[in-house]
Amino acid sequence: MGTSERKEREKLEIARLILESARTLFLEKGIEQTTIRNIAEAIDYSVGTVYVYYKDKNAILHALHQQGFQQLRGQFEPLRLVADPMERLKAMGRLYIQFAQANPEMYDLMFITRAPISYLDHVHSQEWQEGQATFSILKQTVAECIQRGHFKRHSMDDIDALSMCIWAQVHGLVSLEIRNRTKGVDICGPEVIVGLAYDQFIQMLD
Amino acid sequence: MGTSERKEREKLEIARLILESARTLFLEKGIEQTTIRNIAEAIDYSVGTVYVYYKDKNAILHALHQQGFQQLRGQFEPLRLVADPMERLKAMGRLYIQFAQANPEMYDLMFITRAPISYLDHVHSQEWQEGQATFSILKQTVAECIQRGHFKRHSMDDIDALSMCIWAQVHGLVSLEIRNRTKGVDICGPEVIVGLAYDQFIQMLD
DNA sequence: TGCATTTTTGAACAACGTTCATTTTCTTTG
DNA sequence: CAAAGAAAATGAACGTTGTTCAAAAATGCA
Repeated sequence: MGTSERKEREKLEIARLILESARTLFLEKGIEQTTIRNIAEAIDYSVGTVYVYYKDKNAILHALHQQGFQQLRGQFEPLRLVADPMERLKAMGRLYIQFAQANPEMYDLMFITRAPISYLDHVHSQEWQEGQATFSILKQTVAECIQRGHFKRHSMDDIDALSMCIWAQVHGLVSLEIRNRTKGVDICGPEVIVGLAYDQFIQMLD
Repeated sequence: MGTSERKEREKLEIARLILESARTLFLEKGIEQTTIRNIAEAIDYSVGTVYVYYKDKNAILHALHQQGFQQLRGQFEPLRLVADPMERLKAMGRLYIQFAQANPEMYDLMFITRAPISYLDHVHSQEWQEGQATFSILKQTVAECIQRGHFKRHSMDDIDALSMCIWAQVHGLVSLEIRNRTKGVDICGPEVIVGLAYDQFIQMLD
């Protein structure tokens, strides 16, 4: 009799439900304003049940954070079609910025908020696998660029640092905007200055 | 009789005391772990008294955040001696990174944490005066660089965007490190990759 | 049906930021 | 100096938060 398998499925379903409602609440009210009680109420379960399926709030935020990386990888998918690595690199930066501006709360959770990382620290299992995987996509593209003669002033040994530099550039732009540090800077309205600044960066890359 | 002036002085003194102990606690235990009760206990006053001198916790964090900018401006002081604007720009970036690495909690408060900015929003008085002032120092240096023939591919109209780009670069580097997103990236140990990445950026600037 | 196991529950706990009626302290006045 | 008035300090209390856990309800199996 497959009752144990059905139970397994039901457990996964509830875990999924918790995550889904957490995601909804958190996108509409922000991460800080989303409480375990809210989540429980939204799925018509008690607070205690949530703790059966997730160790604590950080665990929920970490699961959401993982979903975010899945989403970002999806966004990067079309880049496979771009043959020229330099063009691919530029487009990657643009997609990264677009993702952050379209999903600011999710971006915040992935790259700014401490919670999902402290979850990893406490469980000390993996070492932010998601971040490393995404970063290695960038690194590979940078490597291709160098191979094809770009970045003439940089050598193959610089791939790590150079990739870090590029990642930091786009992260810097979007994170300053997300955390409201571009208030008096962008006269042109929000999220425009970020695009313009990225254009300047692209000009430097060539 | 000058008793009212003395009272004024005493009030300022208590406000200073609150800030000082807040700063201490917050540097040794982090921003989240510093509570109003801790602060009150440290200065041998009751919780209520703290609220007489500061509207709420965000107000305290904003005051600390202002102190941070004062400190950063102090760090930038020696730059006056650097005549060549390009050299000054490079040194400014290095000092910025050094400041962030030497005072990560303070940097976090100044450029990442939401609290001090939401205080400004609520009081709707000033528009992050501190940030704008520091940014305009950067902008002026960039303008000088262009005047002296650097950044040949960029025009005088690009000053805002180009300055934003440079600020975002260094902010991106240090904020990724502060919020622990460089775990699996920097094999060379923490805070080294940031310096190396900045070197790469400098090479692009020339 | 009856027993054992699993799942769910929600009251209770500690800690947080915040408020405000009350008390204490200080200043001024008669 | 004493009394009245003003200013400052207090800390119990409130509403929320994340989290726990003994008890209750639901389920599976003989």
